Amino acid sequence: MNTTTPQSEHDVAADLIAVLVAVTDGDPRVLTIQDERALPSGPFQIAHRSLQSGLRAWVERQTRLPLGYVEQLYTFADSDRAGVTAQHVISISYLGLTREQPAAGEYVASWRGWYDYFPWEDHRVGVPPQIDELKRGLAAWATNTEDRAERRNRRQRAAMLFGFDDHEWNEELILQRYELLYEAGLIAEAKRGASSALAKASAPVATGRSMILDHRRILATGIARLRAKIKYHPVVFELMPDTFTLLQLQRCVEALAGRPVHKPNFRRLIEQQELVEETGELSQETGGRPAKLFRFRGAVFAARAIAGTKLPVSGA
Amino acid sequence: MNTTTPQSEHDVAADLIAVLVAVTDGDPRVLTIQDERALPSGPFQIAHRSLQSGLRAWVERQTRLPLGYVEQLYTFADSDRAGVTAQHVISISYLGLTREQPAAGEYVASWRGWYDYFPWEDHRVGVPPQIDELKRGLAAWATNTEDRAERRNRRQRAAMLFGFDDHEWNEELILQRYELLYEAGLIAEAKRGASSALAKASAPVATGRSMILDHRRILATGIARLRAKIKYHPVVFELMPDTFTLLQLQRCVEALAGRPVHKPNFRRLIEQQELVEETGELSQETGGRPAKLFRFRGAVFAARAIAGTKLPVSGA
DNA sequence: TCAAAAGTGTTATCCTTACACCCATGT
DNA sequence: ACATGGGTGTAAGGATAACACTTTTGA
Repeated sequence: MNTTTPQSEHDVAADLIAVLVAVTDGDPRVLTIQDERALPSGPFQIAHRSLQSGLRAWVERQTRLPLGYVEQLYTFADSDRAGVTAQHVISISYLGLTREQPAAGEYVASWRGWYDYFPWEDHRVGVPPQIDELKRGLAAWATNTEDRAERRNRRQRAAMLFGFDDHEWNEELILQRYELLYEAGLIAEAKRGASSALAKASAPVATGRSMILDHRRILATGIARLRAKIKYHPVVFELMPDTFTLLQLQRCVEALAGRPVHKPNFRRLIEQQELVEETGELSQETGGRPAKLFRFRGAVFAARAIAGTKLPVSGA
Repeated sequence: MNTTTPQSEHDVAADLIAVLVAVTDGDPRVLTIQDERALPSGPFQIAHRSLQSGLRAWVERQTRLPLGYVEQLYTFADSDRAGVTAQHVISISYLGLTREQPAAGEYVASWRGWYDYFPWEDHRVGVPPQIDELKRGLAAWATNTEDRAERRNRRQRAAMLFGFDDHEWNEELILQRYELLYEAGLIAEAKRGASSALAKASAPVATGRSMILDHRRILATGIARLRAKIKYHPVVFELMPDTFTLLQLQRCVEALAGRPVHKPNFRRLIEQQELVEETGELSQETGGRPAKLFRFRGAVFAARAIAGTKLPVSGA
């Protein structure tokens, strides 16, 4: 983080924060630093032509990762950020897609599965067990107010967001869920003000690994954006190797969306949109009938990038 | 704009830029300054708790407008911005919805219809005549390259974005259209580097009123965001008076989307979602059968804000 | 009577989702 | 044989778009 002092009334320091995502062996991973409790960040240098190129240059120099798709997430400038000493820093956050690599260079960073930070978000094999504990916590929080209307409101929000009482699970609402848990005091980061020392240690397992400042919130923002994006924009391919089977592609989508996908429909949708083409080769792996290998048709991308793409949502 | 000088290597000045939108008499309008060639902007003050509140405070103090829905658009920091003297300024742009008012206070600002800046975007009463001129300009540009593949690519992009050759018109692609016109040199702003003096005067009518720097681009970003948003989020009501007829509501949506809407389906969709309730009164205006007056049900909003809303798209 | 807008009912179409089933390979 | 994954066909359901038509007012 940048620690220089603002010199004039209007001048501030500008930081870039990156949510760098890769999918390895069907698991979504994010690049972290500092004991896997922080997102990589660095000062914005005047030399750069633009913010985007600034981020690119910085990431590629530090990590030597081939950065594919990049998209701006959000700009924060808070004293309401958790840091106590909070300088006046503007943080511009970015989402970047790449492929996992040892992260060479002088940079000390490591990949970590993103569901370690949001264990309640992985619905690929059904509703995860952590939901139960959160349900109890949220119920307690909902009761913990005098106002009758407020109680109803809290229960209602919790039900909609977490899929209680026959509400559908909507994977795109990850940020709203995180904020509800934060509001309910179930997230370690929310307790920093009160008991900063204890927070990390005493956090229950169900609420996931914590991060510094509001980094977990930024991560949630990135995941939400990505989960929304894959439904109408073919960015998944940025996370895939050059050739792949359709099941590998499906597993990648499932990893990101955190929910199962209907196989036959998924295949039809992909092929019908002409986003991929057969390489002619077969893959012998994964005990079963050999699968055709496909490659992404970059050519269509240019055109389709404008129009948009669809991926099937629901599954078994 | 902020003109202070950066003092340290990492420090920059931060500006807020606002796209303030209102809909009056069925026409979408945007607040402008400087001979209606600039969006209102101002320095970000350290005193503010957050960017959002900074923008709110600043807008309400300067213009005395009741600012409703506010959403961050994008953060720029370019030397590639058109300004030659370009200091290192970070510009954080916002979209804000309000109702048109004289804009009191010491601020000199005026409302202007946004289709003055994008005449080709108004398809409410069919394809606007300006499209013809743009079509010729784009065709000329497409031919103006040696590379055969590039020629095809240019024609293809122009057709997709502007609805040539049986392509559907997609109103959300306003930013992409603007950028294509910019790339083709058909936009006054694009000529600033070459012949800065002539640009404004010589611009053909079809390409709309120009703005300073990249303000027209920012405006396009705001419109695009709003056009996308109204389809799944009930923000239209921020632009409506307290009570309104369903046709007024429809006209408002049409103004924003720049395309006609199917009346019967629109009504059903609105009522079925329980977003509005009858006031019991009738409106006698607009020569015809009196229309029921409705009011927005703020109560549902809270819940629905999470889930999302749909508005019908196409029309006659 | 006609124009203009408010409304209602119904049908056609398409897209999404789901179900059922067969194929090819390794153990 | 059977488990695992690959792959195809088709039907049910719901949402969207379109069409046709009635109602109520003012000029």
